[in-house]
Amino acid sequence: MATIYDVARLAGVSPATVSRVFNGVGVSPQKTQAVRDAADELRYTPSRAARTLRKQSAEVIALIIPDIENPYFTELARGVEDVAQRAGFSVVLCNSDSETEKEATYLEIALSANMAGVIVAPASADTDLGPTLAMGRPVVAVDRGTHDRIDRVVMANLQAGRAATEALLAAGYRRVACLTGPREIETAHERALGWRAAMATHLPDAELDSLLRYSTFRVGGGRDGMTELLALPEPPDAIVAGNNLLGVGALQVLTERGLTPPEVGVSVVGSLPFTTLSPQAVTIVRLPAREMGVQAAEMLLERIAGDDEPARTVVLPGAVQAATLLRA
Amino acid sequence: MATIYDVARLAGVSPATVSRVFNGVGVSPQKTQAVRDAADELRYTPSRAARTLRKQSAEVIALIIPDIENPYFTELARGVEDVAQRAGFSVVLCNSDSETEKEATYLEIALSANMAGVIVAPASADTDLGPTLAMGRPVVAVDRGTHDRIDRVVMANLQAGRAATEALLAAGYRRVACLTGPREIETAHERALGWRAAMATHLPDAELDSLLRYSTFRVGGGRDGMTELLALPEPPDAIVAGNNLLGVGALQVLTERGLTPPEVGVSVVGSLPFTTLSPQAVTIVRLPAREMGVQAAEMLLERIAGDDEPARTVVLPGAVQAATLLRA
DNA sequence: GTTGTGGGTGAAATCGATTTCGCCTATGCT
DNA sequence: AGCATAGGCGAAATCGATTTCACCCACAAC
Repeated sequence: MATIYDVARLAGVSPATVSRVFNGVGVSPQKTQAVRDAADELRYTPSRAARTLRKQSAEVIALIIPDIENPYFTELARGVEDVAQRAGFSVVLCNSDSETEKEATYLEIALSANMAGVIVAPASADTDLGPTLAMGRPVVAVDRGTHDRIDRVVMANLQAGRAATEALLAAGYRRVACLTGPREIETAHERALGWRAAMATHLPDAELDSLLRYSTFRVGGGRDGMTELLALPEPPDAIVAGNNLLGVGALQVLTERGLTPPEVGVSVVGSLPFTTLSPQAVTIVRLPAREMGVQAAEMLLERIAGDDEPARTVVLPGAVQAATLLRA
Repeated sequence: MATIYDVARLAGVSPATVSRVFNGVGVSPQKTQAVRDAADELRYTPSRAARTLRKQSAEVIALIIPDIENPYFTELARGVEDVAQRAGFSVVLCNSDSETEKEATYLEIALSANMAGVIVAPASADTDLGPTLAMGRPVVAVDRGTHDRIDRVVMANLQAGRAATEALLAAGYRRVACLTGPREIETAHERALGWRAAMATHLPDAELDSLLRYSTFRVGGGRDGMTELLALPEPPDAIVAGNNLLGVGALQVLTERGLTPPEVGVSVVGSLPFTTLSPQAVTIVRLPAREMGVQAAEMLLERIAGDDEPARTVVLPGAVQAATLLRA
């Protein structure tokens, strides 16, 4: 690998001049040309390792997500990447597996590798951003918040939960259950609150409690929760799934039992990108995951560029996609 | 951020000794303890940037895939990550978008960031690994091959295509069409060859040509291809999808037209992780994507450790998952 | 008593860029 | 003509680790 010294020697200039050519400050046209020629001839690529060490900052941003196999997060990643790429930044995608410890490891790596900033979908509310923030590295939270005063981009979870529920009520369903993620994850909780708000005028509180299931945000959780709900003495006639994977799990169980929608009403908060159902069968409250990534990346890049306004929060609304569902 | 010099001063030793403590070579117990105490007190984390520059190698491996939103590749990524993590390596996930140019950029980044090695699912057969290999960085190809003499882990594509087809034939279907990816991608081609081999004794060559559709490896490609096939004067009674997304697209079109399996037979090479169909409806020839990642990562780590055996090729067989499908 | 041997340690070189500082030259202004 | 200013450029410092080299000391062998 050719170094800046090799280029300097071949071009007959000092390494400083070579550096200046590549960083766009005053160098005479002749020397600039000589340097470019030499660099081309040697196929010179500046060492990122050296540059990072000297500048104390790499043009890399870390994106830490809890589940790389969830299409919601990969869609988000896509948005982040598109924006970052355009600004000349690379993205390092890190999978925390929803474990605070893995997350902390990645934060530490981001710091010691001098990455320019971090976008994180926190594994839990007590994610510790202290060291990162103390070093002055900007962090943007997506999907979920943290205790810190930082920029965040979140979904309008309560609104989405409510809209998902109202679509089912409008279609004529009455006993609408709710299947959501872990109680301690705020998105799960808020979506359930939206469901509860929509149901409040239809069923008494005590009944609602029996129709609400907290579980994991995974397909298995959806299967388990749906199975439990169907086993109730008075099973629900419709269900709101708190995220895409819960929706998949619930639909799998329903299909296996011959209860495909609209037999039982189903409405999902989040998209089902790989569904093979006909579009009318299920109400989708689409969450703009890609947009969330775009916004987060843009905010992060602004912070990296030196912006120090007070922390901002962006809330993105969900959009009902197929409300044309009718009760069987 | 505390540096090795800060630790050295506080512990009353030289920076060299601090380095030795953290790299496990002979230091007296007293000094070791002093260094550890000082490091703890200062919350010292070695700078990866500096270490990378000096060692000319970072404990990071790059994983370059063509489509981060395809569950097949995220499953692969998971396998890579699990192995890498256990060995103390981080994984940088890069999305080439099937563009050779983006891929080349990432390869260049991997090189100039001194990453220890690369696992790549090549965007095309003429992916240029020259510079990377010239620098002595190991590369393992997954899913698809390149022109270079390097380790590779691929699927038994022909076998998988044949098995997918034979399951449909065994269920009583006769006009089995094939929907596969771009002609120039070898996995697409091989799976189609498997289909052709199984069909050879059932239909004349000319008819087979009309039942074969090359397209993109995406949901849209599956939809388009399926639509075309259904518009044939003599439409197929079953279909083999060359990958998961094509399968999704085909199933969507079929569902919209009320032709759900087993009305039309469907068999897919690759998994449908988020399907909501009942498991019996579709034959899945499961491709062990995670296993592919595990094997690739293990081989790469061996190479990084200095192994220089001749290049190896690992072929992983697909497994028929739901062959119990019966003609309507 | 001398010579080896080997483990522990620190000084200094090194990785390859960026950046400060100061020198030199050319130009503009009075 | 004389002086100020600015732009171009190179020497050298710097980022923070690792690693070589040389040294010192203790102990063993002869």
